[in-house]
This record gives sequence, structure tokens and C-alpha cells, in this order.
Amino acid sequence: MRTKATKPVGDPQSFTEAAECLKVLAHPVRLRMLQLLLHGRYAVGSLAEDCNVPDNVASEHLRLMQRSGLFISEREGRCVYYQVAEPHLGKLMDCIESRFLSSRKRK
Amino acid sequence: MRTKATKPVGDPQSFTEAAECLKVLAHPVRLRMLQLLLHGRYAVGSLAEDCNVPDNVASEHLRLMQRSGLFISEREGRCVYYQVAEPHLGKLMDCIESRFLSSRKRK
DNA sequence: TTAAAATATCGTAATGTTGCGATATGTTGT
DNA sequence: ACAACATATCGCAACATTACGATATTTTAA
Repeated sequence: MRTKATKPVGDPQSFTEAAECLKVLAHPVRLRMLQLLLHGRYAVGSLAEDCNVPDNVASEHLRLMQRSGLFISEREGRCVYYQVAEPHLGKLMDCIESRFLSSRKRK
Repeated sequence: MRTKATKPVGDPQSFTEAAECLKVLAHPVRLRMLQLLLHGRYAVGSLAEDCNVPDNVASEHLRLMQRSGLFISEREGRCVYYQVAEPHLGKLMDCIESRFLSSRKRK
């Protein structure tokens, strides 16, 4: 049995899936939305306002992330609230934050 | 002093940078290259062969990742060897692997 | 039932990404 | 100097992503 010359495994299909997930995250507005939703539950309009984008643009970003299984939504009166559905996103966001984003808080 | 109602911080510029980095990672071939290079040092041709893409395509992916500061390269005779330059990529790849890729090894 | 609010969807134009073939550059051995 | 090898670059066509304005849907309140 050899102990050297091992290569990490991973079938091409898995890399494609991982890449598609990263592609969904790879947008500044969607990243910010994820960060917010990892800390709470927000309606479309609040997210749009925080991200400085029109409501319909926010809605499209949220729809994309929902179709990828990252978020779920539920209607409550007039508003639709989104929240994080994929548990691994917390750790992933930690990595991203520790590299790119400050860790201070604001109200 | 209030203890509730805090929102995570992050100026838009940082989110743009983070998103650009994720965009670079968000390709199956580039992800596989990163995984390999986190375990060793490879020349363009070896990476191309492992990823089943022509040499020039591999070279373009590597160039992109190098321009984003993720890899560095050094010539050694005829070959050019790439290696990981950004230390945070290890943890990030761990997250991705734990979610999407099996952890078995192959020779 | 009508109006207003919140969200979603659609068509479209602008822009970005990808892979390919051809060509260029750099390196080694003869 | 030349041929062979390894890598890099270029122009281009195919395709994907994005934001926008307009329009549709759903819900609440009057």
C-alpha cells in the first residue's frame, strides 16, 4: 500500500454542482442578502432597501437563491419573508467574512 | 445601550470584492484545479489532463485565478508550475468539500 | 369592489463568460 | 539554427447574466 501520490477525489458532477452553488453566491447583493438572512428573517422590501436595489431586482435575486435551495420563503400578510434553508451556508459565510468583510456590528 | 436589532456590517465595496473572488471560484474546472493545488504543485499540462480540458483552456483558467491573486506560477524548464497564493482558500475549500464533495481519496 | 401595497414575472438590451482554433512565445536538446 | 515541447495569447462565436421598465398577482383596508 502506497502512502504518497494521492490526489483528492471528486467526480466531475460534484464539482459542477459546487460551482453552480458558488455562482449563485457570487454577487454582491446576493451575498449581502445571505449575510442578513443568516442573522434574521427579512421581507423582500427590507432587503431591497438595505441593498439599495429596486424591489423587483431584489425579488429576482431572492428567487434565484430560492430555486437553488438556499432560501425558503413564506407569505405573511402582504409581505413575503425569506430565510436561510441550507445549513452549510453559515460556515461558508464565516470563511468569506473572515477574508473580506469586517466583523464589527452596526445597529 | 440596546442589545438587539443589530445588523452585520459590511461596506458595499467589500461585498463586491468577495463576490468577485467567488465568481472566480465558481467554475468546475477551476474548483478542481484549486483542490489539486491545495494538495501539491502541478504544471499546466498535468492540470489540463486531470480536468479533461485542452492545454490552452487550462492555461486561461489558471491565468484568471492568478490575476485574482489566488495562484502564483513559476517556470521550471519547459513547464510552468502553479501553486496556491491565498491562504484563506484552504478553509473555503473545506467548506465546499464538506458540502459537495466526497472525502475519500484515490491514487 | 376598488385602491393601494408588496411582491413576482416578463421581454429585452447591454454586458460578461466560456471554449475553440490559430498563432505566438519561451525552452530544451540536437 | 532548428525542431519539438510546454505554455500563453488572440479573435471570435455561443451562451449566460444582469438590470430595467412594464405588467401581473396577491393581500389588505376602505
